[in-house]
Amino acid sequence: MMLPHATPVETAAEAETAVLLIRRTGARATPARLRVLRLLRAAPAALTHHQIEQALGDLAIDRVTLYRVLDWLVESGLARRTTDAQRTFRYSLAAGGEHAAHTHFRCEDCGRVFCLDAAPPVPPSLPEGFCLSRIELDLCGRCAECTGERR
Amino acid sequence: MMLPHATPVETAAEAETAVLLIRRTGARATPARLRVLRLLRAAPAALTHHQIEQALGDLAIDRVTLYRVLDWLVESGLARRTTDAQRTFRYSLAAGGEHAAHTHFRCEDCGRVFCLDAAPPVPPSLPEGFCLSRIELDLCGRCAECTGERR
DNA sequence: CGACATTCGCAACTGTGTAGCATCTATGGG
DNA sequence: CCCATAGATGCTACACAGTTGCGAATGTCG
Ligand SMILES: [Mn+2]
Ligand SMILES: [Mn+2]
Ligand SMILES: [Zn+2]
Ligand SMILES: [Zn+2]
Repeated sequence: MMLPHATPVETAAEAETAVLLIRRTGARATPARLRVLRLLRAAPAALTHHQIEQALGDLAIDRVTLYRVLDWLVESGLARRTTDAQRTFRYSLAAGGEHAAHTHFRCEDCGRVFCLDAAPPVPPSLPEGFCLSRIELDLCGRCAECTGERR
Repeated sequence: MMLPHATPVETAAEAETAVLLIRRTGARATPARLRVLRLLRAAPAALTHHQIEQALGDLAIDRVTLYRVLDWLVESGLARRTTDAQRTFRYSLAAGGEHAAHTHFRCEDCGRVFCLDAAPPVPPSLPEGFCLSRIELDLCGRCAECTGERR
């Protein structure tokens, strides 16, 4: 045994976790799933299919396969899918709900999502028989950077 | 002069208003714009391009022309465009802001939009340099009718 | 009436997401 | 370690909302 510890411990552990997370659902830990899961874990905000393709670089995953991996991640509860203002899906880790305790702001210009200090919205009372499945405060505008650049 | 008043006064007045609304923007009051504007005025909720096409019936407006009419309505400030959960655009009258004083609930099943009693959300404080352009509380789920029907 | 910019209608195109199906592979049992 | 096989992958083709280009038609102003 000489240099088996050349790779950062962190990375190895993370990879292991990813494999376990996937296996736990009863599905196969395939390279495509592992790469996408790790990518989402490292992402600072929800990503589009296109952005993920870009991030994967040269060793691209097939377009359709990527869609299916993302679908699977959502169905298995590992990821969340939201619709952005440009009518495209954005994917993010469902995670431990760390981002459930505050609201978010999306820059219409650069597309980035920012965490705010504000608490999430409280559900209003609904008419009899109505059933709420999703509540989200949609805050759009321009971030400081983008406001500075253009105009 | 014999039967010039055969048509309901209301309709004539409305048509007149529509023409004026359009002319006021400096654009032409074409049949396509008038029909769509009147249709939106009569609509109980935001409509999709497809729904508007259907509603226009036999004397259809060209698909692309309809898109352009809708784009123009939005640009001229006469209509609003929102993105629904199925990632399609929905168009509604910008109107006198009657619906600005309360929140809305969208049924994921039938697509209808309901007016709630709850007040609209208050904008949270944003980081320095950030600029808010839109704030919307997104409430999705199932309406009473749809909850009853399917399970 | 014209003149003429605006608007329309058609055809072709883009971008995002799906479906079918043959091929490949991760994984558990021998 | 190898094999069988359910389950994933990668094509190709397709669906659908929305956009672009351009020649023809028309609303508006004089
Ligand atoms: Mn957050
Ligand atoms: Mn309302
Ligand atoms: Zn920005
Ligand atoms: Zn409903």
